[in-house]
Amino acid sequence: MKLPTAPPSGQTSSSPIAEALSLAIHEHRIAPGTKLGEDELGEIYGVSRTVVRAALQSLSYIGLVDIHRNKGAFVAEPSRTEAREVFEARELLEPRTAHSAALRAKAPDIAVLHRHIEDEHSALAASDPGRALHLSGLFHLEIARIAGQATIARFIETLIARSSLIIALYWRRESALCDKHAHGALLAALAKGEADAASALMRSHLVDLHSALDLRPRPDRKTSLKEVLSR
Amino acid sequence: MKLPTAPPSGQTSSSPIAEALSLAIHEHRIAPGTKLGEDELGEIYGVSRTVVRAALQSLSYIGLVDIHRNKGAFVAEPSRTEAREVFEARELLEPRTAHSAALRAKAPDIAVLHRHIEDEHSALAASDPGRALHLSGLFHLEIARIAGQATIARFIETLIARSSLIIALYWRRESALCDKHAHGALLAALAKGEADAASALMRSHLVDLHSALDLRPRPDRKTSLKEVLSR
DNA sequence: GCTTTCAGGATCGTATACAATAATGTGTGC
DNA sequence: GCACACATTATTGTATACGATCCTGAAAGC
Repeated sequence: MKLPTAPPSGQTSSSPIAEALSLAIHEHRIAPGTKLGEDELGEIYGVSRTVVRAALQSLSYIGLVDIHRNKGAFVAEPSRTEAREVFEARELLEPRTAHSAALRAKAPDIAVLHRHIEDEHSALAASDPGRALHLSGLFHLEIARIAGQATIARFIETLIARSSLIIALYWRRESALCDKHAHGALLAALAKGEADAASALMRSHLVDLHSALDLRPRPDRKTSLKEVLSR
Repeated sequence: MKLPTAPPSGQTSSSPIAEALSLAIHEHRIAPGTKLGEDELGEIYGVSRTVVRAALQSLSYIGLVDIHRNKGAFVAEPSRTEAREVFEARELLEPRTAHSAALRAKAPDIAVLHRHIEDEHSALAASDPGRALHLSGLFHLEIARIAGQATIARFIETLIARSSLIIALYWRRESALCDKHAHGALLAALAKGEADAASALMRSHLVDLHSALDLRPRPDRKTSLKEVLSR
């Protein structure tokens, strides 16, 4: 496992280690289900297990990590049901934040969002889709911040985090490309203060994302194995 | 400081200590701003600081506790701005959960809710308003659970927790009594499967609660202190 | 040959010990 | 008598040590 030492990121987190792990997960450099051993991480970051444990605990509250007693910490693997819930929650919350953000956004806010989009494009150009995905999430989070609802913004932060895992697990390769223009159109509406348009654009953007996932229920692994072998 | 040893509560939390502290805060037996020293709590519960720290960390993620580096953990004191945000978020989320709950509630669900109301009344009769408030929160949380949206239910759990602190800080004594009938009417709508009615009742119930708070902006403590002392 | 059992190792859970930081109280100089 | 600097103390932050639990693999029994 290869991890960055401590990349500076504009994220709100407690410890530098939680920060680094969070970024690595967001950028799909650590796959869902990966075991995150305490000794191993302590070795990598040069700290004791105490601080590693605290970091893992914090990530488990966000939903990025699942901790099983006496088993250890693993990068979370959201089920299809959870995936649906996460996107339903986003479809409930984010149009509202987009609406508020359109009413409250000042010039510097728009500039920040603009920079996010630019970074996202350059990451794509550099064929770094993981980083592009992370930046895409930051775009959504920034809108929630601009909306001035810190409480809801924290909720959205956790939803975006889990969305990253969900995309890693359930993204349909055959589905259309990520619709680069969605964020651009959203930004335009925000810049013009068109709250209703921003809200509608956000909703349809999320619905698009949601429908690009393969969330069809699957039979249990056991059952399907039995079926295969009985032929 | 007098705390229960480990009361069994139907709450979702990690450690028994977080559980006990959470209950004590919900029942207004520990006031906002109270310092929660690690040694002190370890002494009370007969465990080392390690586990106390973990519990305090978990409470800080719910927003019940604020941790300041090198200062320690304190029962959170939500600002008026945060209070407004919390209730706005509840007014956004909970009518939706009431709607879903009305469509999905089975007989046992209704029974559980009914018991909650009974317990709440008996707590009031026993002049234990703290416990009544806690049970009132549990009523709301149970509805979110019935709605079958685990993700949103967790959000609501944190919102209810902070609501308890907000009520401790900003409740207007002169305001009308807690409107005992609100939960009863809500339960009736849920039992009959009247989703729209349940949603509307929930919304108005939350608006009532919100308006029973005194959230008028106040001058800083410092300023007022200075004013008082200069006379 | 297959299953079962037990031992070894590895990892987590908790307690304790040490280091670092902040708060408080005391003493001195003016 | 007041203000400032310093020492002392209390509390948190981090590391380490020990005990408990679970997983893995080999050997014995069927």
